[in-house]
This record gives sequence, structure tokens and C-alpha cells, in this order.
Amino acid sequence: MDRPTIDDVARAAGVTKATVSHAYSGKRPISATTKARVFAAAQRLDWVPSSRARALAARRTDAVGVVLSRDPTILASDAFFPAFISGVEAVLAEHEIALVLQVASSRTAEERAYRAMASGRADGVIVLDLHRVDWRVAYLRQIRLPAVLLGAYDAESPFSSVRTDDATPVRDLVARLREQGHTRIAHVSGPLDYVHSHARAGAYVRSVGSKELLREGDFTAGSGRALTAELLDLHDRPTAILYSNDTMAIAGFSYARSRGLVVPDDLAVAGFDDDHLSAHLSPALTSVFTDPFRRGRVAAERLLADLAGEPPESVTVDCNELRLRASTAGAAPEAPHTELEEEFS
Amino acid sequence: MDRPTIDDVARAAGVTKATVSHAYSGKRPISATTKARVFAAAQRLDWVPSSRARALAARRTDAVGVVLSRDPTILASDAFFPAFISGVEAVLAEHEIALVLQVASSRTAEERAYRAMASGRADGVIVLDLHRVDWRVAYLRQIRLPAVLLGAYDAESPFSSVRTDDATPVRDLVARLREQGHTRIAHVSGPLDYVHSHARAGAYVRSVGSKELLREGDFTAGSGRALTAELLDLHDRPTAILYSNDTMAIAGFSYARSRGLVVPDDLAVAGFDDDHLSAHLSPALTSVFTDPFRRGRVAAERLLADLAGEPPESVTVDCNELRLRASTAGAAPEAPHTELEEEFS
DNA sequence: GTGAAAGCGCTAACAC
DNA sequence: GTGTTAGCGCTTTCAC
Repeated sequence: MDRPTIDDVARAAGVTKATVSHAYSGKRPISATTKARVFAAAQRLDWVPSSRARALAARRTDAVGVVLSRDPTILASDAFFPAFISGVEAVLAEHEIALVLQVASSRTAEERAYRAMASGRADGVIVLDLHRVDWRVAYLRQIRLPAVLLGAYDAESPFSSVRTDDATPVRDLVARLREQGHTRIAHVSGPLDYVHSHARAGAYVRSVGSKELLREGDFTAGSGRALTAELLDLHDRPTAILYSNDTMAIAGFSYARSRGLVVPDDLAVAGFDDDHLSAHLSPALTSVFTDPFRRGRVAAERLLADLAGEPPESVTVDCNELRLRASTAGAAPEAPHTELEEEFS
Repeated sequence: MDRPTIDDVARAAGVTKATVSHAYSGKRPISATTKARVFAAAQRLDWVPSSRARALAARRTDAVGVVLSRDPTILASDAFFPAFISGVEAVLAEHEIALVLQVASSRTAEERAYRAMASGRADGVIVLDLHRVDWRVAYLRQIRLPAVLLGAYDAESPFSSVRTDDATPVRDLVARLREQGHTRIAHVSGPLDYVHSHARAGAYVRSVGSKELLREGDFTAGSGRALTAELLDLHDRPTAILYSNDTMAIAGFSYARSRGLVVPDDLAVAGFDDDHLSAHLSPALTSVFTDPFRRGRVAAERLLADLAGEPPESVTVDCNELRLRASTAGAAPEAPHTELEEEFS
């Protein structure tokens, strides 16, 4: 009553297990008739090769891993992750390769998770949330786990990477706001040690020529709100704020509204990532669509190519698209005074 | 230059591999000194047990699977899935158990995916999007793969399940709208062969006493829009519409607005699932929070309990919470006439 | 074109 | 408390 094994199939087909194995893998010529006998026997016995045994013998798991260093609760409210994973799965599903997910919230836990991947849970991994100086790059090389990095890693690395140009949309957006008369444009970034936050913030600073109105957030609604408060409390407050994701933008936007400011008349607001509901807010939120689905596809394809023996490569996905909406429409307000507005809040 | 094996460690520690194995598993008493020698040797050699070999020998993978029958592109815009997975991971991470995800978009692909899980990719699975008559229940039993069903499965099943009460919030919402004077209350459901869609629709029908204003959607924005159009075209159109998820509600809401209707004055609108941005829409969307994170936790805990040998059990998670917001506030409009409104659209 | 047999790196009886 | 040994169910040389 146990699951049948390759031996059972071999016996039923009157061949040896080597033949059964090769009939399926095609790694050696098998006569059409034996092949047919083998398949028939397998079908009759309802045999499915054991992935465990296969993994051990072939030193290959047919799975790809992702280790998430984020807190599980944060995963839930993130526009990027589900779309990215969908893209990855779209490719993996075609090859019947599984995706192994592991969440690790401390560095030790994360190292253990990567070691587990290397010890046979996965054949390679995709690394998200890349830091500008990322211990994982050295670590993965040390444990010799194939990887694809999502983001532009500056230092030398033996790994493939999937890059995007986050600077252009930021630059375009600043230019646009300038045309509309904005002179005090602020930026609420994500943690600056992330490569993507840093790229966006860097483009912002180069565009506006100053770090005065740059504030470092952490992608959560709480930080969006707090830093917006800080910016609006300035004597010479900004008339436009660019946020490094939509969650912070929406939090900032709600907060500004609670202070009696009208978006976009008193304050222009823009996000990043283009959450699927952002276009439905009112005013609709200007955002940058970063096509996480497509980046997921490309990352998965790249990893499969690496695993197939191709040399590592850095591919740049040109996917970012500035989506101008009502939250940044219209002319900049003239000389806003914080005091005045507080009377109406 | 190859990864060290348990034999290397045993040799280095001057013991046999059984001792090394037991020093880690604790499945037999090992003297403190030998244990220390073993750990030291392992650390020195930088040994990590091979999950592949371990899985084969122990007939256990230390992974839990989820097979998604949805199209990968749909995953991306779904409020439920990421939060649910986060909840699952929150539990699995503590036990260093991995989550194996596989997307399958046809029945054959899905069967293959489950067989792959059963053949060693995972020790058990969590089944989402349960149908009222679900072939997977019989199939999983046939291939003897432990499972936890998410939703109330009516027929006999040997599996644990995690249920919620979707009827109460629907009933409460209908009652509430009645109090506000609504008499024509419609419902745009999800596919009625899903247990959760069916439960919601059933509660709705029992509350309003008629199927006249029930329309079957498919959880996509497109169907939300189309069915809203259909309902608003009725001569005696509804003054309130309940949708079975927020995506359809928002699509319907935008469409109604495009026809010149004001929410909630002309039309009250409510969703289900409470997407994290729904409270930020204006008017803020009334919705039912279903705590997918918590349900993920419970499902994972239940599955681990099953795998540990406990008898299957059906647990009900009391997590649904009706969140009344502006989109259903105020009194019902009096005798709405479709013709009249069209003049202003 | 097929068979025989040696692993893959562990776990778990079974000894002592 | 520790050693010996037989698997787990495949893949892959090496023969013929």
C-alpha cells in the first residue's frame, strides 16, 4: 500500500531501473517498444518519481528560493512583493519548478535560511531588497549558492542582476513639478542603504540640487505620516512631496488633508510603485509604475539561465513609467504660509 | 572542495555518523562531551546537513505547500493572498519550515503540482479557494497528502479545515442599510461555486429575501464594472450594492461616479476584504475585514498539528469585522429614477 | 540498446 | 551512551 518505486515499475515492465530512469530523462536512447512498456507500467502502477530521491541523486532540487528579510506583517501591505512573485511564478510554472519562500527576521535566521537553501532546498535564489553594501553577496558566494540580485549592485559580484532605471522617472517628475511652478520640492525616501531607495533619493538630490528637503523614511505608513508632519512644520514648507512608495504617499496625503491642506492645490503629492488602487484615490495619485511582474519574470528567466550554465549577466529592464495623475496636477500654490493654514485645520 | 558530509564530521569528531545525527536530533541521549566534540567539528568544517539526504532518509521535507490555481497575473492585485501567506510564514518561520509555492493554471497542471508536493516537495498543503464541490479533496485523499482546507467544506472530508463566519457581517450590513432606509439592496458576488462567495451570497439572499438583485461576478474589476452597469440600468435600480471583494467594489464605485452618481448619497457601496488602501479612498469604503494574516497563522498551525500526528480538526476563526465607513453613510436616496440621473451623466 | 552496481548523505533499527 | 548496518529511491558510471 506504499507508494510504488522505480523498482516496482522496472519489475512490472520487465526492465531495470536504469532503463526506467532513462526512458523518462531521455539521457540515453531507449527503444520505442521498451519505452512504451515502461510508460504503461508506470501509469498502471500510478507511479510518480520521488522528488526527494531524485534531488539527492541528481544534486538538483528543481526549486528556486527567495528569502525575505522583511517582517511577515510588512509583506501584507506591500504592492511590490505579490506582483513580483507572480512574475517569477509565471516563468517557473512553465518549467514545473517550485518556488521556496522563507521569511527570516534576523541576520542569523537569514543566514540559516540561505544555508538551508544551499543544502538542498533550492538550486538558486533571487535576492530582493538589495543593500548598497550587502553581506549577502559575499555570503552567497561563500556558500556557493547561485543567485540573481534584484537591483544594481555597485561592487564586484559574480552574480547576475536585474536592474532598472529609477533615476529617470524621478528626474522627469521633478522637472514637471518645476514647470508647474514648484520650487520647494521635498522627498521622503525609503531607507537609504537600499539600492533602490538610494537611487531614487540620489536622482532627487541631483535634480533639486539640495538635500535640505530630503527625509529618510522606512516605507511604512507611520514614517510617511511623521516625515510629512516634519516637512509641513517647516517655516518655508514644501509645496510638493515625492514619496518613495505609495504607502507613505497615501499616509502623507491623508495627514496633509487632516491639516486642512487640499491636494494638489496646496500640496502636490506623488508616490512610487503604483499600487493597484492608487489610481482610484481622489485625487488619483501620481506614481511610478515599476512593473514588478515583469521584473519577476526577468529575474526568474535569468536565474534559470544561470542554472543552465550560462555565464552571469546584468540585464536592465526598462519598465519604469511615470503616471501623472490629479495629485500633482495644476499650478503650485504661491508662497504658502504654515501659520495661515493652521487656522483652518 | 566539496561540501563536507556527516561522515567528515563524524571522522573529525572521532565518532560515527549515527552519533552526529543524534547529537543534532536529540533522539537519543548523547554525553555532553561527545556532543561538544561533534558540534565543534561541525563548526570547524562548516557543515550543514543536506536537506536532500535528510528528506530522503526521514521521509520528511520540512516544507509546506500551496498550489495556486489562479492565473499568475491575478495574484498581483489581490488583497487576500499576500496577507495570508504572511500569516502562514509567521508560523513556519518559527519552525524553520519552508513554504513551497506552485502556480498551476489548468487542472492537469494542478494535479501534477499536487503530485509533486506529495512526492516529496512538501509534507502537507494548504488548500485555498475551496469550491463547494472540490475535486481536490478527493484527489488529495487519494494521493494521501495531508492538507488543511481554507473554508467550510460541506461534504465529508478527512482533512482539517479553517472556517470563518462570512454570513454575519453580510447580515449586519444589510440590516444596517435597511435602517438607513435602503430597500433595493444588490449584491455582486464572486463565483458561486466558491464556498466563501457562496456563503456571502447565501447570507445576502436570506437577508433580503430575494435573488432578484444578485449578480454573479468573478472578483475582477471588469466584472465589478459590468455588473454595476447592469444593476444601474434596471428601471428600479438598487440604492445600495454589496460587493464580494474590494476590487469589484472600487470598480463599481468608479463606474457609478462616471454616470454622475454620488457615493453614498445616490448609491451606497460596500466591499469585502478591506484592502489596505480602502480606508483612504474618498469616500472611504465600507468593507469587511477578514484578517487573512490571522487565518494564515491558524491554517499553518493546524497543518503542523496534523503533521505532528494530531487528529484532523475544524477550527473556526472569528475574525470578520464589518468596518462601516463613509461609502455607506447617510440616508438612502428617495425613489431613484434611472432616467433622471442619465441627464446629468 | 540494456543491465549491474555504486553511490547521493542522511536516518533509524538493531546491537552491545 | 555509542557503533554497525541497512535502507530511503533515485541517477549515473561502467560493462556488455
